[in-house]
Amino acid sequence: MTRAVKRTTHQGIREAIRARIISGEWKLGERIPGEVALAEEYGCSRTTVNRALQTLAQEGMVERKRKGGTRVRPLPTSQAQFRIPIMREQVESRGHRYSHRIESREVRVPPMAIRKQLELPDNDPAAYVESLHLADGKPFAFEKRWVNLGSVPAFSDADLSHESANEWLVRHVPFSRGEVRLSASAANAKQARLLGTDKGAPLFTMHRLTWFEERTITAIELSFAPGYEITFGV
Amino acid sequence: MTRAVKRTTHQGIREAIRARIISGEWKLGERIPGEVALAEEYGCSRTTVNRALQTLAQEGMVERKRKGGTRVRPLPTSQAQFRIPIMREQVESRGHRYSHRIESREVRVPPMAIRKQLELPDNDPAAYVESLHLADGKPFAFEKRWVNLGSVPAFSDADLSHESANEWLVRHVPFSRGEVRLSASAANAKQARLLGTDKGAPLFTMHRLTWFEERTITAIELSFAPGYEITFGV
DNA sequence: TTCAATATTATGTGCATACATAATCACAGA
DNA sequence: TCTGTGATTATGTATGCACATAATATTGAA
Repeated sequence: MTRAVKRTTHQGIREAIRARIISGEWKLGERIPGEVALAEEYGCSRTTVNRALQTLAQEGMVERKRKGGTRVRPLPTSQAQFRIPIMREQVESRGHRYSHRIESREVRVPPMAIRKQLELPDNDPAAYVESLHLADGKPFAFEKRWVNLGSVPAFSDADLSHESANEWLVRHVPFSRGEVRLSASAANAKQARLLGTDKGAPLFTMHRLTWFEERTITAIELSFAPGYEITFGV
Repeated sequence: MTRAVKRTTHQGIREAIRARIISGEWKLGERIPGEVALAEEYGCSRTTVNRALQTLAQEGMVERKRKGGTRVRPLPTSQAQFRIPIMREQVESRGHRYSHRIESREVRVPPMAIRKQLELPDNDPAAYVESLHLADGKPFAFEKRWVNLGSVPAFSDADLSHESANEWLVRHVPFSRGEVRLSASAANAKQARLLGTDKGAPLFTMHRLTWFEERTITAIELSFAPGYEITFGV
């Protein structure tokens, strides 16, 4: 898999500079040559070097300050990007057939912790949906979801027979930001039964909370069947 | 906190377009106007619109194809960025004192799975280190690490009394890329004992494999004490 | 009708240029 | 010595332009 990037493209220069940083040519925290110098060295315009360096800064590999110049980040904060998994995409990309099943659906006052997360006035009810995501008919993930009806009143009448709650919400309330928490938890009786495992089995769990503008939309707890992993490159 | 971004900067246009997507003006999967049209609408050059759209594409908000145009992502695959946690940073940023303890250290032939990951010739030994990361003296994470001595022979003589294996490696072998796997696993007897929990307790686990150029460097398994979470915004 | 060559189109990229802005430095004046 | 004002420097950003490239549409020949 040879990388055939030309030397004077912003990508090529970005990788060249990255390599020089990795090779240790410039030490951690050290200032690297200015844009003009690099442009001259690589025989390209400053614009191109600028773009390369900006990208590296975005990735967290270097820090830039006006006048201060560009320097290698003190600690290699290698940050990773990964996509929030979408159930259907995830299942289908592995060549399985996706389906989902609503286990229960009701409107009631959520427990304290959820009220707080959703910033819900006391005694205000919210929609609660429990559902199971399946791959080729086999349980894949169990989802507990609370939807803030103050923000999304239409959810009460949503038809969830053909699309999941997530898909419905995505189509009706584009969300602007969210918060994700990843953890491990022990399966309770219900989770064990639905996911076909034993009580106490370690489950990979994802909590998600999403907002649209300044309003909370939905709080989700997803427990994945044993063996599930998130993988990504750095 | 008013946003005082001018309307003809690439940032301003990026946010304007983002707002229009979020507001639902263009539906999911729908094609949005071309660069030329947008440039005309906003009274700026195509270059500027191009940059705004490229950023949005990088963020995963839109998909772009040559000739195909730019369209809103069918499902908002909001990608998240998170930093690979550095133990010391993580512990200290929470106001605790970081320390670590080597539990065992030896050189031996690793099990099959590790040999395969490290692309190690059969019967080649590797360095094996078990260590415990502590926050204020309390166990925080248990680390099992294999180091490819073919790539990093100097590791044999590394002094790990003052810095962790990871810190030593980072200073001596800047790594270029890595792969991360997140999962949940049940604590075995040793993990339970060292992390002060029960056998079978669900542990948040991170596997990491790093390369420098085309050589594998180290394979790590980190098991976090119960209650550990990774959190990040989207 | 079918398939391959060609034209069209929207985005991708590099460059020269001009000006903006932030940080720093040197020097003059109090 | 202290201070502020302007010069210098390095990065930030917008623009017009030319050309590259990929995907699609069209055309023409077999």
